[in-house]
Amino acid sequence: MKQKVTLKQIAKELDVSISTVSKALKGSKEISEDTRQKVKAFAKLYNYKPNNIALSLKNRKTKTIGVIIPEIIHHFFTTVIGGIEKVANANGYNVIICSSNNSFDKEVLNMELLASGSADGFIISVAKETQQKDDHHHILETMNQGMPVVMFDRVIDELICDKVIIDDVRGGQSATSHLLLNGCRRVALITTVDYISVGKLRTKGYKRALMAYDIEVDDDLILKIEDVSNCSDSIHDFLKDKDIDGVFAVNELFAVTAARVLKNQGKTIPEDVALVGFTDGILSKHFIPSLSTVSQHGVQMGERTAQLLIDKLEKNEEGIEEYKTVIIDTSLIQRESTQKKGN
Amino acid sequence: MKQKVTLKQIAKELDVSISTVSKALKGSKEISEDTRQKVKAFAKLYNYKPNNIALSLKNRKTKTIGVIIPEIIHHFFTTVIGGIEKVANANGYNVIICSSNNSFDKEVLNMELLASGSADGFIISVAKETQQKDDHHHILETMNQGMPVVMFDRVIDELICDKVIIDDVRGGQSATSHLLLNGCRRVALITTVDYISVGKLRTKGYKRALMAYDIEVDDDLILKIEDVSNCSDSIHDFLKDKDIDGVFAVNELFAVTAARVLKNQGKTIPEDVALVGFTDGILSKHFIPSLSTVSQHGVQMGERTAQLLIDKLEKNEEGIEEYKTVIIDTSLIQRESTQKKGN
DNA sequence: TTTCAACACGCAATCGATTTCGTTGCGATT
DNA sequence: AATCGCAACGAAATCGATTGCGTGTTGAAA
Repeated sequence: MKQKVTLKQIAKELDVSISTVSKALKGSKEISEDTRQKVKAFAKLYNYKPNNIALSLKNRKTKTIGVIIPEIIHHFFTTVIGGIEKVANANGYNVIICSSNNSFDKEVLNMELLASGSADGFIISVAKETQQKDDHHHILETMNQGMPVVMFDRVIDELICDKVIIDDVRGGQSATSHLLLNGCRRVALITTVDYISVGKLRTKGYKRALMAYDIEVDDDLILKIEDVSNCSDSIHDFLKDKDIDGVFAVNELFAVTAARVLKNQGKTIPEDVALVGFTDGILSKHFIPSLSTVSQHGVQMGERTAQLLIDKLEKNEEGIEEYKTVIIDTSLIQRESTQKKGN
Repeated sequence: MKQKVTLKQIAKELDVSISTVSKALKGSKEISEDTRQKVKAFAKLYNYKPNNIALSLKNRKTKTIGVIIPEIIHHFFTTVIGGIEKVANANGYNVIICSSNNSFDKEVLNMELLASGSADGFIISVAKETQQKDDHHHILETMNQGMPVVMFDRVIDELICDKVIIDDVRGGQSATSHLLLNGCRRVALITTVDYISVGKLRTKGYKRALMAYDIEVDDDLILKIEDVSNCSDSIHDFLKDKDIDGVFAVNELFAVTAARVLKNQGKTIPEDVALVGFTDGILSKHFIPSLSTVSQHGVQMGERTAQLLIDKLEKNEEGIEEYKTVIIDTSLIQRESTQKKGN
């Protein structure tokens, strides 16, 4: 078991100084061609790799990006991560991913951990609990220490920093409009409680779409789900005996659960009830019938997010402190769940 | 923007030495009660946090675990990560996740990166390409440098290290037996090409189950899919006009794709054809009909894996070099896809 | 022979924190 | 008065790598 080889050891073996070794490896012309070759050969032989920790300490930068997301078991977030990694790696950064598990405390812990030397900047989508408590001192503190932060998807309006979001209102509106356009007139909405920002916004879009069609919003057709873990019961009770011809669900889980409930009630999709979801994940794609949905373009979102952060990290001087909010276009993906046969 | 405060700055402000500050903060009784209080108060005020990088350099350990997985957009791996994080955090470790995107080169890069100071040990499930090339010098080198490595799921037999796997053969066997037990006699298998270890093993289990029932293996009923991205066509061609009453698919994607193809062919599940998948992900759970499947208990797998690694990391001396292979039980989850109505 | 570049290399500071081993100063003991 | 012991603190090495600057050696020019 040969331990990691350091400059010091190479120096001793070759009977030169540490500085000479370092310079030789970097190809400095300060060192004679002869010595340079010798050192390089030796380093190759022993598979020398500079110690990242030491480099980070010296350079005061780690070349890594910290990513904190609410849950890693979530297709949308993983696609975003894909985009982040793509851009990060292309720019010589690597990525540390931490999940907060939707816990406020763990989010704070993760930030402190990464902030104390492990990352140069942050990409974060806040935990459910954080949105609920509306407490974001930890993010503010991190920013005050001079670390750039970019938020995505679940952002906090009060914080002044770069953000990448989708236009959830328009997404919700276009989903609902799509149903209306397909002839639906009694469209139910299955959404989250209001403190989840994206749920609230998509709900807003739903209402706008109805208004644009001069249809009055009927609160009896709106279900706000508190406890996601047994949303099935809520949806079952909600849809029971309800006279509807369309459903807009603000996420995949609600959508497929609604589909199942409808089927149990003897309704067929899309003939009796058309259905639109949100987030273009594997569920929507593979479900039978496949689900029309609003795509958030997660990969693109990740790419833009990472690029914003890297721009901030690499702008040499404090420059102009300007913060952007990038809005990623959503697009409606039409699939079987809104496609009446013969259409 | 107050920059991060260091020991040095505190020392200067309080007009004491760096060592005094350090000792005071650690509550050393070498320092007078008076000074201790002063330093602590000051540190609290300025929100001092020791720099992790410096600590890592000094202690020659980072207290972080590097995890390398083939793809992060994969429900099974994310559940494993959940288990890893749980155990790691409970033991004061944090977790860095890198995805190799099933690329051999990226896997090597990631390892080198993390090995050069960023992590104390590794948890890895190798990329598809790595299995195909059967090249694992990078893992061997890392181990030779004294870094503990634990492999899970997609392991490499030749490497001597801790491993956590499931018994894929038995999993495949029990899935197939379940179909046979439910009366199926012509069971098709949809699997991967042979160099994917888990596919090969599950295939073996399939054959064993048939043999136990004295049914001859019919190669016409076995489909080995090379190109996952358009498995739909392959499966379509494969199932066309085939006289079968059961299908065992070695992963979720193959299972739902088969379900769709069967439906297009006018067959119903489970009445005409029963279906069993592998991996208990969201697809299996939410599909209609919900899919019977073999659960790999990803969380538990992650927990065991992390525990093995931490044990290796914390055993003080080189001790006994012994390596375990832990086999996680699989369990068959029965759902609608094998449950004939009225059963 | 003297002088002066140029060359090739080493010293030492630095990043931030820890820790061992001194080194003060002061009261107490003999 | 000399010595001892203890309390309280500082200097410096250390982890691994980088880099500006100083220095010794050499050859060649004057």
